Amino acid sequence: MIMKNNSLYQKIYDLIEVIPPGKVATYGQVARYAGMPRDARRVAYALHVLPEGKRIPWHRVINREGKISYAISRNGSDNLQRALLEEEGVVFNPHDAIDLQCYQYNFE
DNA sequence: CAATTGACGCCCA
DNA sequence: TTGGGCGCCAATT
Repeated sequence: MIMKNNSLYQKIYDLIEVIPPGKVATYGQVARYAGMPRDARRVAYALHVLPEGKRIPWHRVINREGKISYAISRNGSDNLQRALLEEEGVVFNPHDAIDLQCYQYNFE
């Protein structure tokens, strides 16, 4: 059984796991608290290769614009992300963005 | 081994 | 106030 040492990503998963419903965090923010500032792309990749067994609130991670990061490789799961957020009470602006001032979670 | 990619973010014109 | 361009760096080609 392949057990790759993804301790770096484990920290990312751990942080995302504590984001409460109705709150969100940005990729850069998670990266910063994971000990890898300026490396938001690692957070993105960590979610890209996220094992399905790991049930973490991945949908509560968005980009700095307060929007969903759309990507072709996601094959429509980005649409699901928006639905999940709206289900938690997150409201999207006419510009398809949310107000980070209100919804951004502070890890402390 | 070198080049490209990417669920991103910041800087500057 | 916006938009275009560059940097970050593991993983993939």
